[in-house]
Amino acid sequence: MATGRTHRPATRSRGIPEATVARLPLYLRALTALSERSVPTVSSEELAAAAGVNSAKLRKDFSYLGSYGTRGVGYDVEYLVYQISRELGLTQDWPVVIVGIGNLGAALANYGGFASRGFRVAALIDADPAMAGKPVAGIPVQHSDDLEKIIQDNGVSIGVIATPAGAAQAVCDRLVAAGVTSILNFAPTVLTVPDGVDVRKVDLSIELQILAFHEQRKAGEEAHTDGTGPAAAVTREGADDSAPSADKGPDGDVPAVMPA
Amino acid sequence: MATGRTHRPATRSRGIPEATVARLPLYLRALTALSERSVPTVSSEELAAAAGVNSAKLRKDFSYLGSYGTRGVGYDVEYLVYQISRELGLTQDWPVVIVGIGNLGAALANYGGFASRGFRVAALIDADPAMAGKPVAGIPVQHSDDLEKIIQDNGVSIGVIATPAGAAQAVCDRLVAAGVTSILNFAPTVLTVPDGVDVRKVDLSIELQILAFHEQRKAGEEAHTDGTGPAAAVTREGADDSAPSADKGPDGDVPAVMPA
DNA sequence: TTCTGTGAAATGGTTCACAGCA
DNA sequence: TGCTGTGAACCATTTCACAGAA
Repeated sequence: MATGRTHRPATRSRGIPEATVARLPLYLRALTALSERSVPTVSSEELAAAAGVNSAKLRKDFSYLGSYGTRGVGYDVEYLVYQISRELGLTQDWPVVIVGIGNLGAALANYGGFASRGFRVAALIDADPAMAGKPVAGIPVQHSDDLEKIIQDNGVSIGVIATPAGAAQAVCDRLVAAGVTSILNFAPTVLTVPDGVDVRKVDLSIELQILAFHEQRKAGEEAHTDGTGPAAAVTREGADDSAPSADKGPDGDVPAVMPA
Repeated sequence: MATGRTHRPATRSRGIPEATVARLPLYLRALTALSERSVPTVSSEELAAAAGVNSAKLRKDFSYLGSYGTRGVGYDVEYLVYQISRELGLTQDWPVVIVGIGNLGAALANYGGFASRGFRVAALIDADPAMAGKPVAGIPVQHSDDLEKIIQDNGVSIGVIATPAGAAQAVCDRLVAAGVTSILNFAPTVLTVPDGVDVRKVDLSIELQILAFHEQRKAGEEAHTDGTGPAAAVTREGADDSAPSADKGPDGDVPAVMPA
């Protein structure tokens, strides 16, 4: 399919670059910390340091949102918190469901970061009948038979998948059919979704493998380095990838085996 | 770009693009699944579909590793599994420590994906004395007083931080001082590390906020889509984003607020 | 003066399209 | 003939450097 999509630049809209969107939560967190300390204003330099980026990038990012700063002074913390929150859609409340209440699902349910910013765990869902009714993080687990009803009753549009890999696609399909249009996937599988549905994945094993790559390189490098500092340090902390994607995926299970 | 002749062949294979490195684990997973099904060869088209990318990207990615394919045929699955594993440094065993054995740390310790691919949980560390000695995922938790000794005794170079945000930087500092050079950070904090230390972060709350941004945009968009027709949805495939939105005048203020 | 906002250049990454080998 | 490997075009993001507001 898709033998070359019709490339249409379309409207010159106020499209905020994806890379910028990915950093807004970082700025927001730093700003919230400042706000709690009652700091009234910050410079791009200070805020950038707190968020772990450089100041040019931060200013460029903010320029996509508008002109919220004051030259010679900096940014008003409270005002910026509000503007970024609004831009990210956090001024409204997002009910989310977590599917798969194993170790990870329970950890997610207990994670304070969810509730702290516009997100509310509307329901916990698991396929195990023995789990039904048991409270996790104060919320009773519901059986997956009722998934569709739960989604609709709560007006849920964001779903978190924390099931084993083998169950993820089926859960995903049901979530989407029930109206969910954004999915955060923790299962190590490529999910296939229809157009208009957004998927982001978090994959522990992939992150570790990327670290291993760099680690191995370091080990090979330390042969000709004197004491005056490593030649090519890869210190990156703000950078990020995580490209949501979805395509075909005949893949179903990933029992993973060690290649020897 | 007209003047762009800064093309630096530089150090040949030393320069695998970061974006490519980030996709290698994806290919590896797809290949492993094929290998288990005893599939002998794959085309770039098939493998790309299984990994959720397009074939041109995959071929380009592989071209950075070398010429491992056969024209007119495809790639030998086993051979490619080995080559990618080697490139990622997975032919050796990486002992990792997990610091902070709360809900999340326990989930990580139990996560099969760790052990399955060259990684071995060498130790679990927590600051709570009450945890010491208690087995999690079959591994006894050790007290953080012994952190340095544990790192050194096990030759650990990769550390996972799953502590509360407030403790993360201190833990990070101790890990680095003890010799850890790669860190996977689950705490919602920006970590500061010296040159030569690699940090990757996984932040649930940030991922959700990015989803919320797109979700909000979808909500504002739905006007003529009623479920039929290939209307210009917010479909994303890799990094394609071009959703129209309200524009703003030059140097003007931002559009109105949308209270909900 | 200080610090934001932003064109323009540089860099990095993706897609195209096709030469060339099995 | 079929599919890989890859220069070159294209697009996105980052960085530079400085004009201009407070």
